[in-house]
Amino acid sequence: MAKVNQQLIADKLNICRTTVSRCFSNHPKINPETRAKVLELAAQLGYRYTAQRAPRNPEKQTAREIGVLIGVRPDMTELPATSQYMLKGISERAAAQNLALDVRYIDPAELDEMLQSTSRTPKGLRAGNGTWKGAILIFPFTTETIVNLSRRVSTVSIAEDYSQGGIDCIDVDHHAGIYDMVSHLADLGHKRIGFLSWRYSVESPWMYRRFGAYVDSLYRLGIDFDPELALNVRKGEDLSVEQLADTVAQQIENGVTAWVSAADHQAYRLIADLQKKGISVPRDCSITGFDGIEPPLGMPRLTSIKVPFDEMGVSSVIRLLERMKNPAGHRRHNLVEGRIVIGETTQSL
Amino acid sequence: MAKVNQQLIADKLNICRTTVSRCFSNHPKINPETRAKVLELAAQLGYRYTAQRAPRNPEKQTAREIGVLIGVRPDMTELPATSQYMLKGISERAAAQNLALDVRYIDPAELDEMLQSTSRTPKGLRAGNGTWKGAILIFPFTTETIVNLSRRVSTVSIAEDYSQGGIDCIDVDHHAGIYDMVSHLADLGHKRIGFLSWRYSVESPWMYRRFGAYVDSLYRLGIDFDPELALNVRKGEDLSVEQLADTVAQQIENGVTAWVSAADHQAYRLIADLQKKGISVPRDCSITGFDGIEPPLGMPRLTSIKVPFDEMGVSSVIRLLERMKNPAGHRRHNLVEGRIVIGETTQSL
DNA sequence: ATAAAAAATGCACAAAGATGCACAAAAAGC
DNA sequence: GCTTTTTGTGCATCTTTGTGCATTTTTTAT
Repeated sequence: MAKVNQQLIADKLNICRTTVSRCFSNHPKINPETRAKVLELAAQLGYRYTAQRAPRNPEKQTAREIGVLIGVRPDMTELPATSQYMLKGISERAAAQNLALDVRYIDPAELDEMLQSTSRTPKGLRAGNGTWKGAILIFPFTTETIVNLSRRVSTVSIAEDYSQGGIDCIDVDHHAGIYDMVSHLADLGHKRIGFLSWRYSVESPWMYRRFGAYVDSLYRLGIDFDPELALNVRKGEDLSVEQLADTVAQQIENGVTAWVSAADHQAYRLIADLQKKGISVPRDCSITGFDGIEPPLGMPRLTSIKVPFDEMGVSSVIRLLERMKNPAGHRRHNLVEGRIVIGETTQSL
Repeated sequence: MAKVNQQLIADKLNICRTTVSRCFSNHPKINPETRAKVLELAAQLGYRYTAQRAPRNPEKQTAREIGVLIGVRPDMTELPATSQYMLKGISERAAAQNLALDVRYIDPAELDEMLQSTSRTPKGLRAGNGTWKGAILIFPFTTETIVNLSRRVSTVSIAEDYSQGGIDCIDVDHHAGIYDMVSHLADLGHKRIGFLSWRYSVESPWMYRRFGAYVDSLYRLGIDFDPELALNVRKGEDLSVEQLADTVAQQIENGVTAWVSAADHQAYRLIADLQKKGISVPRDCSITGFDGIEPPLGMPRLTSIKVPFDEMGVSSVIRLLERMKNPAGHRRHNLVEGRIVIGETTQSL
């Protein structure tokens, strides 16, 4: 078999090897489609790109700039506080690596429009000196946007798992966190432990990841998994927030003593709803959350997993730089473990 | 037997001794693949490199050194081939970062003993110039070993998830891989899809991870999960390999048309066992694996996930350096996505 | 519609990577 | 001490990759 190098890729695609080289070295003037083709073939052939080290003209080293895109829909009145923590980590690492940042709060729909344009660098995304060398995404965008953007520049997402988009993702370690929650409950003597989530208009991969981890944890701890205790996970099952509380209350009657909620805000709402029905947490049942947000006024602190957003920010920059070095490499999921916070919503049986 | 020196290694690999020398002396212009081969063979032959005392250029900074510990029990007759791919990635990145490597094949029990010693740096682990600045672990060690080692130096593990040990782990993305397998089967029209694994004397977190991902994938694709179709996952369930094949055959009778196996070697064995019972794959049922190993002689290639060991090696060095910079940071799980390989063991219903 | 600007790609050459040869320096043996 | 063995390094050679500049194609402006 022929040696896998740029020449081979060029021959197979009937283009000049120079073009192939430029696809890897983040040259600004490469057709996104060509780039996509080259990177895909490279991945297939198992070509491993290693950048040549010393740059030809050391003084020409212009400051590299990366874009940080924070998706904010116009109807959102207040910005989620989490983005601040991520930005802190991002800017800390960017400074250390001598990277300039271009932070933009942007409506996902607007970004999508910009990227529809066939030209390589949409005006709106053009930075002062030139083009971005990479992009970090915070909060959800559409898969289409992701694909269009990642063909142009190396892209990394924080906290959103674009399973279809094929980009690197920095996320909290859902699996480890849920395992901590389930084994905390098991340690407290709970045997009938349910899982619940809300339904959102868009698919939420994190919910499935957490659910999968819940099942895994039960089996690992030797507790049987009862599909009846997984609420709002099955496709087509679409309980409203109120129905969810009803079902939970009913299952508590049936002997369920603990619930793993897919997210803190869902859990706080549930606790309030159960309280209205005369069910007290943690007296009548224990509840755990995930995310570690501050409790709403007057609510007890949830037993939860605190997500280290700043470390995730740091990791996103590290990963982005690696992605830029090797654009055709395998996709990554870099997971940061959250810390368990024992609150007032779980108690021993 | 001939004396173990660089010449011997060079002869065995059919390369110039100079090249071998450069592999050890941290020369920057050495092909990572060559270096990996040399380091691996050297470790196997028991060649211990000791840098010549007075370096020619005294101003030349001494490289930091990290240890690569490959766990090999004495009863293992042949070394798993995968370690070489990991070493390739490790050496590539180590060279770029000016890190020297000390590769050792070691019996986990022996390492455990060394680490029992109260002194900070066990003699056996002392490198030529000084102590390791970090360690990369390949293949399983005991949790105790991990804890002892990670107290001394920053430690990263490849492919083994020490949930209790608290160290960073580089692994294949079990979740993404299993989702690829399940949705591949779903695309082919399969609705009754089982999951199976072998039981090992030690807990295998990867098996649970893959199982959790299987359940998650079913739910995400709108297929009901039937606990009866998860073989050898429940605690206490301990089917032998033969019993497993029996149960599978029986479930195929009951209308199961596809099986997700937790690992390739298990799947190949299953296919052989089923054949003896007159059940043909993929005619009577489809089977998928995980790992992407080469099919045993005369077997059809499995539909599987090919694990990119070299990229995992690269990632391990990156992570180790970050860990060294920030020993107190949150624990990470860095997952590299494998590539789906469509083989001859799955077909449309 | 037409000119101007920008993007995309190829060509030729320069620079870095990879490795062998010859020789020098260090270590080991006596 | 001297000789033999082992290891490190400069130099030469071939391979692979990056970049300036020219040319062609596409987009934008008038």
